Amino acid sequence: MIQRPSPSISTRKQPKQARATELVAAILQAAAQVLASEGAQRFTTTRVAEKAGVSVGSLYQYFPNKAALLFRLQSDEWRQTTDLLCGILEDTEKPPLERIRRLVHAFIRSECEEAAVRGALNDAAPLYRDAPEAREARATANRTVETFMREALPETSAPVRDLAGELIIKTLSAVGADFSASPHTSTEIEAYSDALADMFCAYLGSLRQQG
Amino acid sequence: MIQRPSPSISTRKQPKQARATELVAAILQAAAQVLASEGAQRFTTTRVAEKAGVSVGSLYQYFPNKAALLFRLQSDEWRQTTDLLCGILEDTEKPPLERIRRLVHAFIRSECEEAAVRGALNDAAPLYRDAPEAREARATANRTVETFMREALPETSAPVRDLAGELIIKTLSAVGADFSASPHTSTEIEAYSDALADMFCAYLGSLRQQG
DNA sequence: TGGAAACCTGAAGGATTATTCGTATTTTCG
DNA sequence: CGAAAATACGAATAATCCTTCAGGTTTCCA
Repeated sequence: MIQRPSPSISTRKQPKQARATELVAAILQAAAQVLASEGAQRFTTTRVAEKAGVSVGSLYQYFPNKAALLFRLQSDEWRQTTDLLCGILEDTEKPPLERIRRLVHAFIRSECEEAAVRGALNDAAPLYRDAPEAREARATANRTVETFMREALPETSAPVRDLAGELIIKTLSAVGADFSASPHTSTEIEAYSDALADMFCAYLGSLRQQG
Repeated sequence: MIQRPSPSISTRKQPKQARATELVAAILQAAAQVLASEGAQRFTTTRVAEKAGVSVGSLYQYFPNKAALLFRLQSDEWRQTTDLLCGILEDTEKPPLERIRRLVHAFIRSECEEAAVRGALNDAAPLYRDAPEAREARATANRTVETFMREALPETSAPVRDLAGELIIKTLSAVGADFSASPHTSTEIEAYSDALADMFCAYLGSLRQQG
């Protein structure tokens, strides 16, 4: 058993025939199901293969190890979330503060919708988080946020602005993860999102005033 | 091997002789060391016992299972942090916003000081988090926060106030955990704490204005 | 059509771990 | 002192789990 986090999630053979492509898709789908229904602790390559209706060996033909499978799931989720958020932040039709509010609502809602998978992925994070492939992913989102912040706080100095942007993103993701860890009604979700958005807006407003 | 989180962290025999007390202390100290140096993944009852210089069997005489050991570590950390925060919040000499600022600084600093243990404890959370003993712990802190919020926002309606308090605490703990996950210079820590405090103060200020 | 490449299988190997329990040692106290 | 209680020990047990590999099956294409 590999104990230390895999130093690198190297690649394996890419599927070249149709059946292989379907197999990979089935594995990913099964992986998400296993993760959601059984939790990170019982997330097992054997169990995933079984649920997907394929053999373990096949799994290992396209994923070099368990961490790679987890990383792939996380990566997909991340790209999806990033697209959502960037789309909202880049909508220059609407005023910045309204975009922030939409951002918070969309993020929290999406986080709660797939709470089971996200929570389990979070629990499994120590297994894949040190993957070098993970760093690059954050760069894109960071740039979008910086652009947005430049627009929202044109008078504020760059260091303060960047720190504020980092803080908001970190808060959003950390609080979202925490919040989605326990179940909530949609009313609670709305109220919580509003409060969070209020906080961000108040912060941005205060920064805008004092330069 | 226990896979599902232990349904209850039942108690075991309490030490009655001096040597047993010392043994428990040695185990707890060793547990923290193992957690910090080897990480949650390699946190093993055998390894803890070895580091403590005792036998595994002895460990199991005072801790019914691995989860109980982890829970105890977490519990101690939590009590310590709670005391720190309550002490700051209840210092009615200073104005509320200054207390908030002190709170943030103290919390982030403390979180970063023991980042290794806290981070590993976080990684191991799925093993002990469902312990029924954990719920009661939050009640005390929550009450202190509510009292503080009543003082800071006397004009604000109770529902809004309570939600704001919950949000601030959740943000503080979630962001603190995330921030301490990667190393930072003390300058960065200060800057980050100030930004976080700015955000909270702006939020409280806006709530005070609009009722 | 026939061979090569791609693909799939799943039993077996090699490790690790949580926890128990029979036995040995130490402490307490009447 | 001497027996009972408390404590300590650690090899053994019973699970899992990750990953490989030798061998069979399907698809492709010349």
